[in-house]
Amino acid sequence: MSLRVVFMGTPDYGVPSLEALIEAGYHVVGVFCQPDKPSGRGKKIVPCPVKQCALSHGIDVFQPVKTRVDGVEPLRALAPDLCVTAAFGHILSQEVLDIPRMGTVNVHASLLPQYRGSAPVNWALINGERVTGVTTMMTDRGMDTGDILMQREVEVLPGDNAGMLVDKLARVGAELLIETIRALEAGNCPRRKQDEGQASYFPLLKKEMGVMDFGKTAKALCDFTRGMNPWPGAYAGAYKVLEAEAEPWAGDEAPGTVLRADAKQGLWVRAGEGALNILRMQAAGGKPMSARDYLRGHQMEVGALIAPEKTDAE
RNA sequence: CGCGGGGUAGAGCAGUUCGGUAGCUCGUCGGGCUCAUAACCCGGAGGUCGAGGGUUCAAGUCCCUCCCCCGCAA
Repeated sequence: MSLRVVFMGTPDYGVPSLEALIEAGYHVVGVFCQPDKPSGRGKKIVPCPVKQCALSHGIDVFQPVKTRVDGVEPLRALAPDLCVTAAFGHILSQEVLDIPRMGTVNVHASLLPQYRGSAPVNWALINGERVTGVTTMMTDRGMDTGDILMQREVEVLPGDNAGMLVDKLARVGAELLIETIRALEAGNCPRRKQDEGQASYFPLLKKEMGVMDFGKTAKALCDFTRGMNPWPGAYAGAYKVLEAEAEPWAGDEAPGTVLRADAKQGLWVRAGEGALNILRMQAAGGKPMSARDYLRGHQMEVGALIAPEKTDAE
């Protein structure tokens, strides 16, 4: 007899796990996600990806404002054997955690205990990690502090940005989730406490954190660009930098100086060490395009600063 | 009705205010120069100006309708 499972998640990251549960034959008796909010151009209300997925499978959707308050009764009524969370965005109370007989399993996109927090993939990229991964863990009341069940490493490819890596980790996480649940059912799932000495926590990203600091090395700026895309984006003044490479450069220009800006050579900007070769970018109001395409139709002065003045943040 | 920018040659843009020969940078094709080149010189091809309707002697440009794209915001 298949387990009664309640899935909790909101963005794209959770969808593969939800689909995997359904495909594996578990009885997904309900899906929790955050309330719909007006979003997109024109303030339309668009259901979050997890909700869309749930509805397309005919699963009941619950959208409590605070799960630990108005989510308790609906959850209890579903009488789940197991809860699964993946980027749900709500902190669960002990009362909620006590409802499912087998507990609550979280699919986290990092190799815990490193990169606890809401934006593990972004931070792993920003910090230049070459390997990251996913972890299934027993959710407890802390922020990603529960016991580790299973982990799987994923190599970070040089071309990965946060969006691509999240997709990849979501798929790996979905596989690992099923493996984990099977082991839990069989009673032979590994389980170990997190080593607090090795733990690290990184905060949620905010829009204003996307401002590029050209005093950093070209490599760091390159990693930053990867980690901040597609959201919140890495900004150099009026330009959003989508993709860049680090290049060697010897010269005494000030960080942020435009070194090259033409359709043949591309757009190079002085970094604290080396130069940042901006490959893809997007001007305000414009479409994303390669820097070379942009320069065919726009003038940029070599020798000037790419971000001449602080864009009035906020 | 949340605010705003945009659709013109294969790519990126100007031209629209004030209607009157379709322009720039790059690519592409041909030729030349060069030890050589992503360099330079000469020449050519390539555009239903997002769609439809209207005004006009004349519409990329003015009026109306529609489609699509993007930034902010979330």
